[in-house]
Amino acid sequence: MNLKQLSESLGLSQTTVSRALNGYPEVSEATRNRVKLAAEQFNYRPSTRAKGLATGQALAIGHVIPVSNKHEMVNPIFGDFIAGAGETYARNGYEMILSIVDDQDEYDIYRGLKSRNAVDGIVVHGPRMNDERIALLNDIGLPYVVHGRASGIAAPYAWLDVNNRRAFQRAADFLFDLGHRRIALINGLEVMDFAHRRRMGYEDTLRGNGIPIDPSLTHAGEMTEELGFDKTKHMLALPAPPTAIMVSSMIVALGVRRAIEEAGLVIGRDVSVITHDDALSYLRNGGDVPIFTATRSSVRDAGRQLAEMLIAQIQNPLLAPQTQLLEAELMVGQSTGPTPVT
Amino acid sequence: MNLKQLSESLGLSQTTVSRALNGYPEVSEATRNRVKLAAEQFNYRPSTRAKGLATGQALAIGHVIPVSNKHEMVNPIFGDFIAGAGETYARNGYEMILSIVDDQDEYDIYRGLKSRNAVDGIVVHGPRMNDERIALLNDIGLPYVVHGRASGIAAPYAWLDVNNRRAFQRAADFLFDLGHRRIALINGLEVMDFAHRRRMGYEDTLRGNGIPIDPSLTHAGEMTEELGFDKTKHMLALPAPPTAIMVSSMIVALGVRRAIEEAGLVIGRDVSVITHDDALSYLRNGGDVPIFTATRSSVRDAGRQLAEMLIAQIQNPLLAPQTQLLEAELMVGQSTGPTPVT
DNA sequence: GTCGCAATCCAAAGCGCTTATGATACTGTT
DNA sequence: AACAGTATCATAAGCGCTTTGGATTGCGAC
Repeated sequence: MNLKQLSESLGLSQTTVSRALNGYPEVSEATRNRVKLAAEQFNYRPSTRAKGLATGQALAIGHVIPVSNKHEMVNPIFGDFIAGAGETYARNGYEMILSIVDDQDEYDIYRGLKSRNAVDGIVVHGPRMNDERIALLNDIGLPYVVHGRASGIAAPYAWLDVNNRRAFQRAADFLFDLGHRRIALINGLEVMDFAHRRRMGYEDTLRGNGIPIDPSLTHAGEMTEELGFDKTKHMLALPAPPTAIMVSSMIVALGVRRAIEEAGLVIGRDVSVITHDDALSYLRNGGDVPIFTATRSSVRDAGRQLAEMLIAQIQNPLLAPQTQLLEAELMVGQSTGPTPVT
Repeated sequence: MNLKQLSESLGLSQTTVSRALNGYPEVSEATRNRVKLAAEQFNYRPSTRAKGLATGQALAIGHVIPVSNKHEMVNPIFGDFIAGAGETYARNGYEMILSIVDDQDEYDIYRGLKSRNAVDGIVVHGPRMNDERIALLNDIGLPYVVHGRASGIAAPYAWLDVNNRRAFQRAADFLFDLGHRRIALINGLEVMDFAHRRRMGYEDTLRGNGIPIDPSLTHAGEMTEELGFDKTKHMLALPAPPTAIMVSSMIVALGVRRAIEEAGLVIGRDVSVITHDDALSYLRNGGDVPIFTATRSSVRDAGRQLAEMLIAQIQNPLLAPQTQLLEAELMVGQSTGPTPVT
């Protein structure tokens, strides 16, 4: 069923039917109702494609997901983030189109989306330090919002980020106050901006308290369970092992726990652990009493809010780039305790 | 840059340019090259929307992701599956459009996608037993492939599934051969078809060996780490605890491990564990020697193959519904061993 | 020369929608 | 009775592409 057929079946012109359905005032309420009823009955929905052609809008938003070709790694955050954003899109009549892209082809994809008029705006995932994508996107002239930030980029751009630096600073403070001095860090790849900021926060606290940064206690890598296990195992075997470990994600923290327990130690007593918790739906950090002490910030909420920012941007292109900084809460769980006495 | 502008700048008609770019034979190679060069230079790409309107194709495939509104749970598999499918789409010039949907609204979404002509086909995620969606989709007349199957549906339909029953049967056999007799099962929600089949496999082996099904040893729930922990903790406290546990996913298995270790037991010695492993990129099951003995089947591969099936279906609508059954490999790791002697 | 036939290219219609511009009928005013 | 003003609906152009049905040219064959 298309507009033409619908209008014919009603004995009205396409114009009138279109206007009736889109809420224009030059149609009497009586006919509007008649039209709406018929549309319902015939299950008529305007073709997005035709509508888009006519209006110049795509009514779609692109998510470009970089998949590092080295490790074929998909960020586990992704599902929940998308779920949050998708909610907002659905409510606002936008579609979400997804491109899984080798990180090298990203620029091409952006240009393609723009020149094919496939989307009204895009969400940039996984920003790295000095990320060149931002300049490129400014060049292309497609509205976008970055999930995260890119240190080293001077130009203003729209972003939504967790205050990673502050979160890790607070976490380190918390450990310091418990008496810990040998605090380790198992971070995400530090070309990623969020990981870089977390390290900054970590270093802020250590430096602020006169603790030198010990390279044998700071590690970074793709955030897998394995990473947590390997690095922790290695560090626990050091002559002076850490008494506390800060970890960049729950998944990694699970590996950390495995290594600690395999070493016959007790988490929260022999070794304290704080992790960042993205509040993923399938990895809840316990119930009332969190298993892990964690800096917590829901990535699903982030998705919701970011989508709203982007839609606002699209609907009002003159808007200056919006930014939003979310604070993580520090949730005290069972994985932290005072420094063990030796 | 659009077709009109491009053709004007070349001094050719839109027809010729279109034909040159789309590989039609009624264009000389000389002009074709000239056109291609210019298109490259001006970074011209045909508007998907206009192309779709003209051809009646959408060049897009829809993924409808049901999010159970109760738990707001996103299946962790999802990211990797999508990544696999996305690869195939990209190679074939299709776009992927994603709808995150409250499971109740699913039918509406399908009808919408169809009547708005938004997609050429769809992928059905998370089939349940007797899933009504299949009948609905047959009704609607939109090509689709189901990721998984739906027990109880008589009508033929296209699907790609792992042989879950056989996988769990083999896993149970393996445990049985190691001497285990009290074998527990921590399954996904058994309205989900895959979970139902896994239980069948589990029961096949037990029944086949004259072991009665003990309800206190079989559990099901949303597949979170917590589920594994809670159920395992509970079962280990039974008068006759299980000597082996079969688990439906790596995430759950991590919780199982936590409970086992918290009880002061050693995995693989005191309690054996076999899990299903979807080969998620961020949850690799160890390196050469898997941590967990597991039934393994890459969900990313499944995505790739399923996408290919769907595209074939779209390009040849007369094709009978294809089906594909993937076998999981049984990988022996460190989490299983002979029954402990008491 | 004329014709047939390839080889090239083009004009224009049409995909399903929106929207600028017009047309018509109905009010109430004077 | 004539008119402006308003409410209601229609005609037709246009969005960027594909594709049908020609049109034009060049060339060898008769």
